[in-house]
Amino acid sequence: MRPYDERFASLLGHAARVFAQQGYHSTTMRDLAAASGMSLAGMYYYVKGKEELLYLIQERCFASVLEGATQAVARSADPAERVQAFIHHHVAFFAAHMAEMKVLSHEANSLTGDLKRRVNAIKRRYVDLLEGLLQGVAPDETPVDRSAAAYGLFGMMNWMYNWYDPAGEIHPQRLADLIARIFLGGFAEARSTVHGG
Amino acid sequence: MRPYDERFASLLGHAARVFAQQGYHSTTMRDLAAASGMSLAGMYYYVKGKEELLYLIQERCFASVLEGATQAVARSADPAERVQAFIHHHVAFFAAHMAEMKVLSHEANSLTGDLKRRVNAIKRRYVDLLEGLLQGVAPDETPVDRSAAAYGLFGMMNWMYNWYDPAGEIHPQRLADLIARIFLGGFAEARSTVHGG
DNA sequence: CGCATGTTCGAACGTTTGTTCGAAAATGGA
DNA sequence: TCCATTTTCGAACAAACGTTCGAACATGCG
Repeated sequence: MRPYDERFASLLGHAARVFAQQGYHSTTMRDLAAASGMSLAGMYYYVKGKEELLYLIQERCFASVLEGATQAVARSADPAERVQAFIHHHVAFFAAHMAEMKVLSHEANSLTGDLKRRVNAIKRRYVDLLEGLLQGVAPDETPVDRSAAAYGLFGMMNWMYNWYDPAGEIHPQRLADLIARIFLGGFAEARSTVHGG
Repeated sequence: MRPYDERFASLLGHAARVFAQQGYHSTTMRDLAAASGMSLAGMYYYVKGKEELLYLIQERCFASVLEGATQAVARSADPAERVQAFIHHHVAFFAAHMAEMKVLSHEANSLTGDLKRRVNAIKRRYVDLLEGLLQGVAPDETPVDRSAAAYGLFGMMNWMYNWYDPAGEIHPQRLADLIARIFLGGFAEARSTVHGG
């Protein structure tokens, strides 16, 4: 069953690349067949249809990010360090899996029905994780502002797919440092200064 | 010629709303006909085709944002205040024109050929405007980091379409204040403190 | 080899898509 | 009223879409 798994993973990988480049809705099953080196009908042996392909890409990617972030965050007890670890992990993962993360960010509403609901369930856990961390660095902030700040941070990070070039001169770690500096410096600094002084 | 202009504007408005809700590629000309109260063929009297509809929405919206930002920024000479004015204008405009701005942000690559090139030309002017402002608040930063910071700020602001509810409890001005505080506090504060002290 | 199981694919189906066309309807000035 | 112009639309078209089906091919065990 090894060749099966390899071809399945290869199909998902090629599909993620094409979805990222052309967008989900304007990608045809024939495009995916050409990119993966399979025939049109052959893909249906591995997958129920086009939407399941998108679901599998999003679900696997999201579950992987969530697990990685949970581990990265657990390595520290300091609130600011935990947020920084979250940012570093997210940016590094994004840079290392650009296609999948772009599909996750940009095609967030391309799934329908139960598949969409299942991905959204993971998303909620991921958002909750960050909001919990923000409670640590800005406990005096109102929940509404903390939530808005969390979305702002996600925006800074997820917007990557619109401009970031992994082969360019900005190393992922440097970008993560910059984002963490902007966010922690601007959102939490005033409070931690007060608390620390 | 008044009724013509009104119906044309109405068509663009309804199209922007449907594009924002369903996405450009999964919106059919029949959807737009139903939403605008026109017949399928009737729309082609006003517009060359589906892609021109998207182009007109993006071009008009982008030109309007650019002009508004230019004016808003011109009201101050202080670098930090100019960045703050840019942020406030962008967020307020976004909240006031959610449908068009979502179409602008989310369908940035749905145009092709010359139409895409024309919208990208305006985008470049808009990005250049912000990067110029950032040079004022962080002149010692490397151009690469300043550029990345600009994209980060755009990410914070444009991500709005994924979560912001104009009818919710966060007033646009409050969101703009929060974003400006995060960005200016984190990106420029260290430098301006050094320079000021 | 013979045969069952796993895997691939050409061809086709029914539907939906953006767009076109010619005619009908409305409009407004003389 | 008549006529020319502007505006609307039903009907249809060709192309492209996701999906299905049955047959072909490969594989490996007895």
